[in-house]
Amino acid sequence: MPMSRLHIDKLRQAGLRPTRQRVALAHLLFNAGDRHVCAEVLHGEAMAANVRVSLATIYNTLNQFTAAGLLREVAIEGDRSYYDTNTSDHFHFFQAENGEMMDIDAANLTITGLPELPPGKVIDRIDVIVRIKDAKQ
Amino acid sequence: MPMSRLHIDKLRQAGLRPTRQRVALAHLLFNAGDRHVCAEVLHGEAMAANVRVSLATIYNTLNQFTAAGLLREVAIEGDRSYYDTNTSDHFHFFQAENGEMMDIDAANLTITGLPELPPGKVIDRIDVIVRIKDAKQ
DNA sequence: TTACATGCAAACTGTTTGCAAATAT
DNA sequence: ATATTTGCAAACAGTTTGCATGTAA
Repeated sequence: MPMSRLHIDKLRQAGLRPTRQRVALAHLLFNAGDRHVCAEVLHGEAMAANVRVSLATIYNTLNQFTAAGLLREVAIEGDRSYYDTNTSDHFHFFQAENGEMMDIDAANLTITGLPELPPGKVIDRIDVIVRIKDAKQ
Repeated sequence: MPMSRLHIDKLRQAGLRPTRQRVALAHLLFNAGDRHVCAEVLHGEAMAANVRVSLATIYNTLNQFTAAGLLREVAIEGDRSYYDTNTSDHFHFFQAENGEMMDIDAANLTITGLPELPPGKVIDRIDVIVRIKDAKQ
């Protein structure tokens, strides 16, 4: 199973033991293109895939993956945390109505006119969220 | 007391009854320049100012002010919600280390290269968070 | 065999809500 | 007088944690 091999290596390189649960979650997360998931949804997918994982482990895993740079937390107001499987430089479209999020490739997007940073500070990263809504109204 | 008069009018125009608590909170929020507050902090300030307000009222008031357009919720990952007293078009610097937030005037800032929106959608607003950190390391 | 990960349930934190008492109009 | 708002405490949702059990190295 070459797919699992890939994920096992990915976890090892991140300094995480490739346990059954982590490998299964990595499979769910990283085998379906770029995704934006929250704990509850990932847990649901695990159940649907007959992967026995507790919700606590889902939370722990999302945090560990994020700390290891495998996931990126997305700053969205609201009650639950979202994680992005795309950790490269990019921005987001966000529809408040249904909570849907879509990637925007950062390649062509440029921001100009930023004021000077406070002394001794550098840019860590820039988050851009383009909130969209229905044209009518 | 002309200050209170201003806030009372502001609340009335927003369709909110100028109760003792709301006027006092408006005073705290809108008399000190642009601010970024969370419920707990505002409650602390109210206590310090000898304004008797329950935490539940703080939450209700922040939500009502936001719904009325007097405040704007700031999307930041993390456990608590932040509200910005500056509701005009602008962006933010954010220091993850200490949670400090600073306004960036949107006047000179331009974003180019946005891809096409999904059909039937328009831009609601664009949130930009420039995350900064210490230069060293 | 030893350190680390998991599951469960309980704890925790921020936020919301139901209802009686207080207040604005 | 009437509808709205407040405070309190209880309820709630998402998330974290302690500890016994299981598992990777």
